[in-house]
Amino acid sequence: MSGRKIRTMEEFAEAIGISRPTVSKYFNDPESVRKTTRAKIESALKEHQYQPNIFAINQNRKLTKCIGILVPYLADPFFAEMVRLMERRCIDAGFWPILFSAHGEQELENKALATLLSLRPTGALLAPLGRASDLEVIERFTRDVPTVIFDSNVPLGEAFVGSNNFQSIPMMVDYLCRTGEPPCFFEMPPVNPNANKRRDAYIMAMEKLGHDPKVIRVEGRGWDFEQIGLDEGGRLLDERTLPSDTILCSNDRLAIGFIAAAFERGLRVGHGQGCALRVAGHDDHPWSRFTTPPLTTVSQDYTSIVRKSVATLFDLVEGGKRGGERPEILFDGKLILRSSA
Amino acid sequence: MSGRKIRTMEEFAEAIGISRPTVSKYFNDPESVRKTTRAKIESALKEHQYQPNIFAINQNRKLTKCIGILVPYLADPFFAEMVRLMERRCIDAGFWPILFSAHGEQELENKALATLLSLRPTGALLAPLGRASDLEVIERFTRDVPTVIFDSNVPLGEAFVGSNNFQSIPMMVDYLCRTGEPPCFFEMPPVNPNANKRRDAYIMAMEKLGHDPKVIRVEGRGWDFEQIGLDEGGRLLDERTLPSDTILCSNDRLAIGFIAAAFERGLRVGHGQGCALRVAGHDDHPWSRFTTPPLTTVSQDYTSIVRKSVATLFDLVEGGKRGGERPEILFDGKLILRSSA
DNA sequence: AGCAAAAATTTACGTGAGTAAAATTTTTGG
DNA sequence: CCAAAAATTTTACTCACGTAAATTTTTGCT
Repeated sequence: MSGRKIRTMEEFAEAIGISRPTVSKYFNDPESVRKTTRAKIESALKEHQYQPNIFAINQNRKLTKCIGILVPYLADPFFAEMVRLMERRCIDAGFWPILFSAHGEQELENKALATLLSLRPTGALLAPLGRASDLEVIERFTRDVPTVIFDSNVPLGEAFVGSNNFQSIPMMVDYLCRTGEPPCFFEMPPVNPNANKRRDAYIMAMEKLGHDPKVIRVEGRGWDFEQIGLDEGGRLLDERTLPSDTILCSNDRLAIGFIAAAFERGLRVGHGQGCALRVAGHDDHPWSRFTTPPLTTVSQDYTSIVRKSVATLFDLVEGGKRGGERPEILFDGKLILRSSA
Repeated sequence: MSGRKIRTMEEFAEAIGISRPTVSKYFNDPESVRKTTRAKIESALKEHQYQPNIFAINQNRKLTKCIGILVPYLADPFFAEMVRLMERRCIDAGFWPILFSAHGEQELENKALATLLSLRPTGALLAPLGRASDLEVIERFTRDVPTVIFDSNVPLGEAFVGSNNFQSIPMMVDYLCRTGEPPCFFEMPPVNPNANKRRDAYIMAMEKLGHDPKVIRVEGRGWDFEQIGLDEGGRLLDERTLPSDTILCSNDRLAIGFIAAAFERGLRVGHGQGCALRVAGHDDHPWSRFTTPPLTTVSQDYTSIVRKSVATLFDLVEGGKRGGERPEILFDGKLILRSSA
């Protein structure tokens, strides 16, 4: 029916018989045009399936409709899940979430930030690599783009949203001490501030309970936590140098590897009779309920962290208020008791 | 030193003392400008850290520099890994990979395709939801954008790259029959063509070996394969209706859930003495080496699939040849023998 | 019905680059 | 050393839409 295919807003507007700017207004806020106009546009929209060109839309806009999301490692199910929830919220709010992963590398994080910068996003949700981050680059980025930092608290951006390690770790330590031998702490590679915070929280909690904290440092580097848990855990088990039969791992992925190492050596993990080791994790990764035994852990409050991060960013963006004090919003974890500890 | 900050290519060119189009040429291909000019630009680049605006770049370009990547479910480590490798290759080739996940939902897949379309990408790497896909929408998309389909073979796009289920499954069936009781097949929800192909391949392989194929259909829906494996596997174990003590799961995630179900019931999984069940998977998910016992599975050739998908797309894009025959490139899997079967 | 205020629409110009064609500079050949 | 050819740079126009200001239409009230 319609002659040639409609490619531009100009053609689309002409086909309906109204001016292009009115159509433009419609796309920016359907409520802002008269009801009759809206009806005309919407019926035409069904017929022609026209969609404005994203590049042109954002070319001359004061504020683009895009929100940058950058995570350190997308293949980590924790981040995959966070991203999933964040994308959803952004889309629902009419934004265009645009996703980057640093894949564990500083160079890629910097490149992603540069790309993002040239997109002039309205705001950004940023989980930095942490220790491997180039803080100068991030700092420059945050000067131009309102940014909420999550997960890994580098002292930049307009706000931080994350988990309260100083609540979650002591809670787990309490539980473990109450129900068996005080735990040693199997530390993750210090890729980000959480690593150190969790260790410090462990030490504090143990001392408060009158126990001697025992931290196991680990050689592995990078983000292959399961592999590190398997290799280093295996080494510790072989050398019989573990200072406790209760092992608190600083995250679930490490615990997953550690459990595998224990299994390889015929050691039963769990809190029941005949179990040689208790293993606990932290984060409640999507996979941790499927380990054998299912992993006792602390859940990070995914939903709250995502909701608060996104809400904070939207406030920032709408309010336009920047450079005030920098709130740090921490959510408490919940003890997830399964059978590994 | 430099007065105000440089924001546009115009300002940047002026600061160096050459014309803007020359700078533009440089950014599109540094080799295309005289050596002396290039040196001038590059030294200025260091001083001013200018980066062209992505929206403006792509606004009036014949071919944008962006490549769309769409996967059905990014929280699945298989796709997370594929995406990681693909992004890397696109970046190295000077493209801008832009990532979308359908999060298991048709509506989001369609929305992602629409967004992508409005970006006029040079090409797209598309792993469709499969059964839940709106094929009409995908078809319209592939009319405008050269597309390589991967993982899930819907009959669209310019090429398909994936795994050869009719090689991998029989290979596993052979192995299992050779080393113990012939397997039954624990089917994943039919979310995509792979599900049916793997089942058919199983049936063929069993018949060829003179065994009675036994397929276990499953109620669960969606992409929560581990949960389905746990719930349905548990039900089967409780009802004692499993037709074989060797279970070939149609993917690793299902197997991970099944192993958890077996563990819950005190059943030892493995091929050694005293084991009640053998469990095998398919895909060699990043997690499957950390199950207890480590999962015997078939590896999909991640690297080859990614390399071929990306290479095929680049050929397509550069050659400009479309609408020829539609090659289907299948890679063989490799048997990964661990201790679960 | 008439008129002012409010709302909606249109006019006119801006955005930051790509790109074809024209102009200039550099290289090559005799 | 000079003309022709090749390479490079510049001029001039384009892309598809946002947006402020001007204009028109609608609404609310008397």
